[in-house]
Amino acid sequence: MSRPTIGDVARVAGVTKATVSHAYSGKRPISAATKARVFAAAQELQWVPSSSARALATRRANAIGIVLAREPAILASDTFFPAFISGVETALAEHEVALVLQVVGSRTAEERAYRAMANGRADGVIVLDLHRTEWRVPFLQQLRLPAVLLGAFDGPTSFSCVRTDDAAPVRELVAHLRGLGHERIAHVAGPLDYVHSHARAQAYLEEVGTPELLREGDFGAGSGRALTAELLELADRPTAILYANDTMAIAGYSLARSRGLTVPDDLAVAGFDDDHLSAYLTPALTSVSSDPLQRGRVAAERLLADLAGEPPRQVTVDCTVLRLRASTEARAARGHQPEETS
Amino acid sequence: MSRPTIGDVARVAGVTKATVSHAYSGKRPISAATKARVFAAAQELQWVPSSSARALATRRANAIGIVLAREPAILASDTFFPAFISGVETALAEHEVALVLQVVGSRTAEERAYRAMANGRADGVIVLDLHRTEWRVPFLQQLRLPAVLLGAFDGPTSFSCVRTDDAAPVRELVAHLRGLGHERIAHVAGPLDYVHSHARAQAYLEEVGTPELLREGDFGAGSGRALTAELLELADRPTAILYANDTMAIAGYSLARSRGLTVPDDLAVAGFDDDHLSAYLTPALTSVSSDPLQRGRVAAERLLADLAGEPPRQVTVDCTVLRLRASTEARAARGHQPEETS
DNA sequence: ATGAAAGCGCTAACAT
DNA sequence: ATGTTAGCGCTTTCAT
Repeated sequence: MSRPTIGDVARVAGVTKATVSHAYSGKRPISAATKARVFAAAQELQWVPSSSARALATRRANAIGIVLAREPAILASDTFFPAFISGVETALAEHEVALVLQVVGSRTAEERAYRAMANGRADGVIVLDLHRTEWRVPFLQQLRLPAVLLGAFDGPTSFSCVRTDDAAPVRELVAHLRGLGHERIAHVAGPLDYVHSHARAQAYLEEVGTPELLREGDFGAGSGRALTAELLELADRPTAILYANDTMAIAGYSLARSRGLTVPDDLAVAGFDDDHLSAYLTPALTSVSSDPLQRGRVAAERLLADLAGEPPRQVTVDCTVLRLRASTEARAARGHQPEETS
Repeated sequence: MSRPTIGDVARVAGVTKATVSHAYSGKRPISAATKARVFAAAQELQWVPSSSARALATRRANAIGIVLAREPAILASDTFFPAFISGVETALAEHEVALVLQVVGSRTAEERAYRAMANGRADGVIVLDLHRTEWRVPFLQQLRLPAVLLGAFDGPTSFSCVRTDDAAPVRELVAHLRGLGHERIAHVAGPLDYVHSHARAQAYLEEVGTPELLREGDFGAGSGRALTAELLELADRPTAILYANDTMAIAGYSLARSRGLTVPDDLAVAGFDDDHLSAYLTPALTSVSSDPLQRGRVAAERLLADLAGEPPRQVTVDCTVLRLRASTEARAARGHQPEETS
C-alpha cells in the first residue's frame, strides 16, 4: 500500500479528481454534501496532497529560499542568524510556506544554489549580507527570481528592501560617550564591503571627523583582539572603542584587561547586535540590539506580499535599541548590579 | 520567453528528451559527441532541470527536513543550532540535496509539518531535542518517513541514531572538581524530559550519590539565576556548580559574584556546550564542547546513507572535549603550580 | 455543480 | 547508443 493519491480519494468519495481538488481549493462551488464526502474519504485514507505534484502543476513551490555564503565556522558563532530564521518562520508558518536553506562555500556553488531555487525549489529568496558591490542583485533579476534584500541597497533595483537605520545607534553611542568625557573614540568596524558595516563606519566618521582611530575587522574574535592591541599601542590611545559586533568587543576588552586596563574606567567598550550573553558579562557589555526576529518576520512577509503580486516596496524596520550597560558607565556610576533580563 | 524545458534542449541538440536526461544522469551510455551537443544546447539555453518535475517523476524531493519545535526566542539564543545546521549543510552540499527547515509552535503544527515533509517536501528528516517519551518516533514510522535521531533513543526503533556520550564529560568534571578539593558539587540540569539532560543528570547522580544538590532548569538565563540563588542560600551551600549549558552557567556565576562570591575561589563553575564567548569571559568559563558541526555532518551523512538504501545504524560520535578554564581553577593554581597535570 | 481530458517537465520502461 | 511512450499526482481548461 503506497501513499494514497487524489485519485484514490476521488474513487472512495465517488467523484472525480477535479472535484476533490476544488473541494480543497475552493476555486469552484462544490455542494456541501459532496464536500463532506470528499473530506471524509480524505480523512479515511489519510490523504495529504503531494507537494511536488502540486508544485509542478501550479509552478509554485510554496517555499522560499535563503542562500548563505558563509564559512560554517563563522555561521556557527553568529547570533543574528538563528533569531532571523525564527522570525522568517513565524511569518511563513501562517501561509504553509516552507523555508529552503542552503549554505555554500564558493561563488560557483552560490550561483548554482540560486539557479536551483529559481528552478522549482523556491518561489523567491531573501538575500542577506548585502555587499556594496552586489553581483547577486542583477543575477537574480536575470534569473527572474523574486527577492527581498535585507539592508539598504544603493543601486537601481526592482526588488523590495527591508532596511534598518544603521547610522542612528552609532551616533547615539558616540554622543553618549562624549557625554561621559571621552574624546578619543575608536571604531573597530566589520568588513567595509558590507553595506551595514560601511553605513556604521560612515556614521562614525561623520561624528568623529577623522579615520585615525578607525580599523576594519572581520567580525571574528581574533581580529577584535588584534585591532584592539593595535589601538592600545598608539601613543595617544583611545579611551573608548566601538566594535561592530559583540564578539570583537568581548575579545577586545578581554585583551585590554589582560594588559591591566580597567573597563570602563580606563577603557569604555561597546558592541553591536546584543549577544544573549552580553548582559551577563562582568562588566556587562553595552550593545545595540537590532531585533533580528522582527526583521526576519518583516522580510518574509514582504517577500510573500511580492509573490502575491503586490508591487515591491522599500520597508524600514525601526528596531535598534541601545542597551547601555556597565562597560560604558561613568566612573561614579559603578557598583551597580548587572541588569535583569526579561 | 518562459524558462526552457528539457524538450527545448532536446530540440536544439537534435536528440530526444530521454537522451538529454541520460546525458546528465549517466544512467545510460551516451556517445561523447551527443553528450557534447546536449551540454552545449543546455548551456546556450541556460537550462537547469526543474526540481519539482524531477521530484514528481522520481518520487524524490532531493531534500531533507528538520522540524524544530522551539519558541523562537529560545532558538534565538541557542548556540548549538546554527553550528549543527552548518554541519548538515556541508554534508548535503556534496550531494546537491537541500535542507527544508520548519519552526513550529504547537504539537498540531509539528505533526502537520512532518506530514508535509512526508508528502514530497523531504525524503527524510533529522529529529533533534529527543525526549524520553517520544511520540515522534512511532509517528514518523507510521508516516514511513525515514529519520535519523540525534541522541540516544531507548525505545525500539528501526531508525538510525547519532549518539554522543553525555555521561563521560560529567564524570570527568566531577572528578576534576573533587581533585581540587570540592565536596559539595551541585548540578543545574536542563529539562529532565530531554534524553541528554537526563543522561547528564544521571551521570551526576551516580558520581555524587544524592539528589540533594540537583536542580532542574530550562536552559534559560532566568532559571540559571534563580536556581543558583536557591543553591547558594542552602545552609551547607555547594562550592561548585555544574550547569547543563553555558547560558545558565553565566547567569549563575554572575549572580554569585553580585553576592560577593569570587569565582572560582568561593564557587567553581562549569557549563556545557562551549558558547563561543565562554573562553572570553572573566574568569573564562570551563565548559564541554560537543562539536555540533561534526554531529550535524554525521547525522546528515547517516540520513543520506539510509536514503541510499543502507540499513539503519547506531553511530556514536565521540566529540566531547573538556575545556578546563579559569572558572574551575584551583586556588593554589593562581600564581602557583597546579597539583595535577592533564 | 460536476465530469472528462489535457497538460506541468521530468524519468523510466520498452523498443530498436 | 538512441528513440518512443507512458506515467508521476496534481491543476485547470473545456464540456455538460
